[in-house]
Amino acid sequence: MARTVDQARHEARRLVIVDAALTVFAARGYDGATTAAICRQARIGSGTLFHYFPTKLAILLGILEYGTREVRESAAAYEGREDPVGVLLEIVGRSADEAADPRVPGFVRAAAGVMHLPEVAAALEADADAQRARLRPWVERGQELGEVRTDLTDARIVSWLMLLTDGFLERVAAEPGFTAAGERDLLVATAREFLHPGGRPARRGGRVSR
Amino acid sequence: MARTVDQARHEARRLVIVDAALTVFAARGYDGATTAAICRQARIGSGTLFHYFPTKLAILLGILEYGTREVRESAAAYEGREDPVGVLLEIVGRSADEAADPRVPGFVRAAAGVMHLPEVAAALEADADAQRARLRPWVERGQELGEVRTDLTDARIVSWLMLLTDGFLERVAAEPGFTAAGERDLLVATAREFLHPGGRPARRGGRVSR
Amino acid sequence: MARTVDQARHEARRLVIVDAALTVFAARGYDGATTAAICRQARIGSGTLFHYFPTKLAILLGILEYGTREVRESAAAYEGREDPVGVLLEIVGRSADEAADPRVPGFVRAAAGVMHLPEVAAALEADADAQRARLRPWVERGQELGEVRTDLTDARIVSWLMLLTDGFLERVAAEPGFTAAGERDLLVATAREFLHPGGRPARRGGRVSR
Amino acid sequence: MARTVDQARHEARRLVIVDAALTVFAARGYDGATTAAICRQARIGSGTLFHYFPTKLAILLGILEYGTREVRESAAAYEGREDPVGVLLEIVGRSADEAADPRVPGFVRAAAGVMHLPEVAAALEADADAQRARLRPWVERGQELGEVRTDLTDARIVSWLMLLTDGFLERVAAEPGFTAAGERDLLVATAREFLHPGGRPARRGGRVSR
DNA sequence: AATGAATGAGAGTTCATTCAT
DNA sequence: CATGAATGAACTCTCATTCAT
Repeated sequence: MARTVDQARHEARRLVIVDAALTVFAARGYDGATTAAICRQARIGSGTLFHYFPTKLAILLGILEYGTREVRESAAAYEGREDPVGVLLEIVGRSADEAADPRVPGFVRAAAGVMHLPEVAAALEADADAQRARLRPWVERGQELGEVRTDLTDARIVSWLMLLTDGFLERVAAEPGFTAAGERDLLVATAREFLHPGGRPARRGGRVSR
Repeated sequence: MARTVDQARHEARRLVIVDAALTVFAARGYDGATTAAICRQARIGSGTLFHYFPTKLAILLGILEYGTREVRESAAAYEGREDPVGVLLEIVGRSADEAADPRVPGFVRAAAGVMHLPEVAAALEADADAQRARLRPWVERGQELGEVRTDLTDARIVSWLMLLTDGFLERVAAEPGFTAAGERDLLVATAREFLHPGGRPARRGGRVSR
Repeated sequence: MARTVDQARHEARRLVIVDAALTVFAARGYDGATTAAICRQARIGSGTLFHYFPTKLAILLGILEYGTREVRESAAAYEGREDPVGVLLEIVGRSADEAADPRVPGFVRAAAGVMHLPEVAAALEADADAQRARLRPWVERGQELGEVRTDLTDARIVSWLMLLTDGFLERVAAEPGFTAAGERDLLVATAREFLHPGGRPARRGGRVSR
Repeated sequence: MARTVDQARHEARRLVIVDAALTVFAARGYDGATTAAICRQARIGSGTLFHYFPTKLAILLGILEYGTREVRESAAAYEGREDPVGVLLEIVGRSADEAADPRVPGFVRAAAGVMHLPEVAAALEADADAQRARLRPWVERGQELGEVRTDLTDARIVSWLMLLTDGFLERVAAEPGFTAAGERDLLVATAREFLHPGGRPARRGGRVSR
């Protein structure tokens, strides 16, 4: 029991650090974020930081892992669904919702800025894999049902859906007037159009649920 | 006259440094790129580097300025054209072509990674402004001619065209199987579809000229 | 009574730590030995370590004190002997035997490496004093009996006996082929020769008892 | 020419650092010697220190290398000599002279204190090899001429000569009353006796030249 | 104009030590 | 009594930048 409590406590503290680091990385970039600033943000001493993460890089990787895990876990929520296009658009919409947290685009840029580090490249690759694994089955199923275009391979369609969400994130970060909430519906509509060009518009009045 | 020659010589050497720095920034990110590495790549001494650029940051800004200037100058090439959609798709296609230089996506990430520096943010903003200025007149003209959708404001359409090219660049950088050359046509087609949903396909057999 | 038991228990645990620390200091030097490594070796928590010793330095001093105490106590074992040279050679031989424990030369070096700390200098001085006090009476007695050379003062002879044992320890530590067991007899013989140059060899067949 | 001058300048500066580091290592031990203290002693900035030596450890190794080189070079000075025992005693005497520099024993201890580092162990081994190589030919030659005992192998005699000089150094470091100058002659005499027990005393009035 | 030796501010990280449990 | 999470002082080392040549 104590072991369990300790582990939970440990995990909770790790999360505090991860959250603080996410904030600081997003605001200053990877190299601009000093470990001292992360400690200040997390309200801990520098020794404590290195008690939980062996290096500064490990913190970044830890954040990425949390994200990847979330992608994997969220994939389970769609099991049993029968509307592949609906699922795909929900996933796309959800990524738009995540972009609304102003720290997300900043952090994504910070991570991309140190992608030349092999560990970061591997972690981003793993994240992309998780995203592909979440999308691909539904693209395939949609193609089988005739609801998704078949002039492109499923893998390519997946890549293009990710292109849309990546570009969306980038625009949100770069353009003050381009807000996640304001452009969300157009993202979903564009994705729908991409998945099934010229297809009938979705259920009228429909707003893709979040 | 001598002044002119000197100036040309000066400019030429600056370009050598800019090119070397572009390579090193792309490969290692902004902070990962040491001035020593840039000097090595440019085959100059460190003293010389700081003779041409006052700080390391100034080199990055210099690269961005060259890019922005290119955007501005390329805009002039379209003057007098009568096919707004064609122009827009050419611009989009050209940005895909640029993504084929493997240094481009790497450099874009490096720059984005230090976007928290106000000077960089300003330079990227200026670049984005130049891109918007290049696109916007043709979107307006297209809307006037009924060749571009009018359910979205011209500014918003411009943003979404940039979203597509940004996302394209990002995918090229992230996914080894996603090549600029292989996906170029689909990018142009997707842009066309976005500009005029359900519109007749362009002149058949047409490949958007580079 | 309980007090006594507690004290014995306390002393026993101290010894466990001292032994563990001896091992770690010998293997990694004073600074190279982290308190964490000592705790691991002693199978205790860091809190416990500092419950028995106030500082890391105190552990080193504790080890040295144990050694010094041993020197003092061993001195008593020779009381009543009538063969001063025999006693001296036994002491020298015994120091060679101690060098056979591979941790001893390593620890001696570790301690010498931090001799610049006044506390360590004092402790080593105290140890040297104990060694001198153990040797000197027998040198004097030997000189009185005509069994030890008198062209050197007793103090100087003592120093040179220590020079031999120190050098022996150092060689054992430095030269893999120079083993304590293999060179022991030559050490004793050299010491005998030094004590009484040209003197008749000791009792024939004699091997200095340990 | 410039190259030669630069190289000479570089070497001279390296020597300044080596000398300063020797002083500081001797006074505070390896770990106790901060790079800041070495810089202060050498009157240079920290950047300069690391311009000449990549790491603190490299400085220590550099000092050891200088010592080893000196041993090798000094060996050449004895070529052509016909009195092996005289040569050996000169070498032994010279090591006693070196011990008169108060920094030498301190530095030797500092180095021994971090012998657990493989690089240091290797450098000390190389130094010992150089010393053995300097001594051994003369021991062999002495044995051939009947001037050195033959009951021990040449290698063993070499080890014991080194034992004497090591022990001498250690005593000088540990005992204030034991000075290099005061004990030098006894060291040489003891070495002579060891090389040829019971041998005739050397040429009368002879003092081993320095 | 071109150089690179010299600089020092500032970074990440280690580890002896404390103290609440 | 025993523990180990938390601490922060202090360390080594990097690197953009300067300036005498």
